[in-house]
Amino acid sequence: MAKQKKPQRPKARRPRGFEDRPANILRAEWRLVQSAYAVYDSYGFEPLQTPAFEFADVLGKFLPDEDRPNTGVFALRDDDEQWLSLRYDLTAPLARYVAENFDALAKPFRRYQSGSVYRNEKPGPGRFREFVQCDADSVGAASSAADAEMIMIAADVMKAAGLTDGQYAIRVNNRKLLDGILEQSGVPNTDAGAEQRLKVLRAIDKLDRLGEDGVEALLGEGRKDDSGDYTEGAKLSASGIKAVLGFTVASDPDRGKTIANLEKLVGQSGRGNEGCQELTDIDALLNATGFGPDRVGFDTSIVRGLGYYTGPVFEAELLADIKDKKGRPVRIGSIGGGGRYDDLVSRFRGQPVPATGFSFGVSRFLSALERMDVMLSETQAPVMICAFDRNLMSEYFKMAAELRAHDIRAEVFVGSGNITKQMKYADRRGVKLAVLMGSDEYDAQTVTLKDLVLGAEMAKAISSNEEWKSSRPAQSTISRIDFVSEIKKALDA
RNA sequence: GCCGCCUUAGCUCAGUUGGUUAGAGCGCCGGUUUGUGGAACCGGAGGUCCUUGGUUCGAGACCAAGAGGCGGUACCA
Repeated sequence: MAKQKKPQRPKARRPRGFEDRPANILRAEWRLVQSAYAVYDSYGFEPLQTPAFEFADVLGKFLPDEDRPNTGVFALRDDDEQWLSLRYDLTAPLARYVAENFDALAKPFRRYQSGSVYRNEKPGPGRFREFVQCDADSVGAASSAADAEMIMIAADVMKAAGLTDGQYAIRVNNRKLLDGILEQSGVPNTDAGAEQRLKVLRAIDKLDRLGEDGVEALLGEGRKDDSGDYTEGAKLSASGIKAVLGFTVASDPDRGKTIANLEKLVGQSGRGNEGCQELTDIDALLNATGFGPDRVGFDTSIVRGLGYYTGPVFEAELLADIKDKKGRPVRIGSIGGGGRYDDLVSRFRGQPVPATGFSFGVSRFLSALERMDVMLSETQAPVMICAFDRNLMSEYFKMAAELRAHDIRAEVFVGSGNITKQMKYADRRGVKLAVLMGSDEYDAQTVTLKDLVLGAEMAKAISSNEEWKSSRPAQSTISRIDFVSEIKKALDA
């Protein structure tokens, strides 16, 4: 007899960095996004949705090619040989949209958007290759008022998510300040110094993880980490390193004092003074609208790793209730941020188009909220109408429709199996109320209502199966006519 | 990309010096119970021991390469 070959079945599996998100996660995410939308809406922003794919050259200056086909972005060739890429954020597509529809849009154009973005990078804990971002941006406004507004929005989104003041902080800095400091340390504020400036930014971005010593090494010659990997440094002079490190600790809980400190540090640098002036303007608007230092602070140690920011930058950080040794709230970490990016839209057009925005990662924000035990209300499982007697299916569907008409989730059991199976199903679904109507009840125009939550509670006192079966805990008979109001009563109880 | 650790049932894991038919707990399915969830008891299904090659009379175990997973680090326009 020939060897029986096993059928070649595909293995049910999922690429790494791409997540399935079940009901409880999705519902929480929807609520979070809806809360953010409500804030964006209240400030007068309008929704926009753009596609997942864009032309590769629209997304950035790096074209996927034979040498570097897929670094960072997912890309494929369309049937006309043009490169398409999945968007890696929502900002670049916005820049494209504004540039494409420039003349038709009233400026400043202010929109909000959320959706999946894709990064072809190594995933890690809390890092995925597909994740949902939720953004608001303002395009065409050069004034610091637009930046101040984005900062207020960020703070209000924190509040709308259920956080109380003190559980979060928006930390604001300005790229122009660092440009000024570096200028004075011999790093020219031109393209020639761009690479060095980026290295400095990335070094500062690692302050909380590597500490001052590690960052000092990265600002200078370079640093070898524990696994033996070497990272080349920014090669600043000793005085440059000192100036940069001094800058990162120049902030004070008082915003006004921070500005005073910074004015001394930037000295004669024109760029630096511009930065100070912008912070002063932002401070004035925050003060006028009551955004105190408990919600928004100036913090020179945050820079954001991205290269495209040109002015004010900020991060939204969650603070756990636990205090550290110095009595300050412990940082859980950055869950979002934003800033001014004046060159992103002008890339497509000859003229300058200033822009500023705010963005947060939905799932990262959500898991941070969970760690902080911010209660996210749960959706009630549906009322379960058991298919006791298959001849009564139309009556069951009628009852379910009556409940739905009163905004009560209801489900008729459409699977197979006897009542035992149906009760097990209801139990597993977390159903609170089960409706039982067999021919006995139907003839009497009554309904048997069972409270499964209460029943489970009562079951703890019952050990023998006979007693369990005969007692039929937490069950009541109600009239068919009062069915909806009785269920409403039972659900509210 | 670089460094380290790991891979046996759906999950968590055991598996002796290399020796017959690879086990446990939990979970799942069925029954006791087709008008009732839990508990209890009884029964059942479920395995390419990650893959390929090598050593050996004999490999889940030893060796090599590869794949996948996890963690660190770098990159992230």
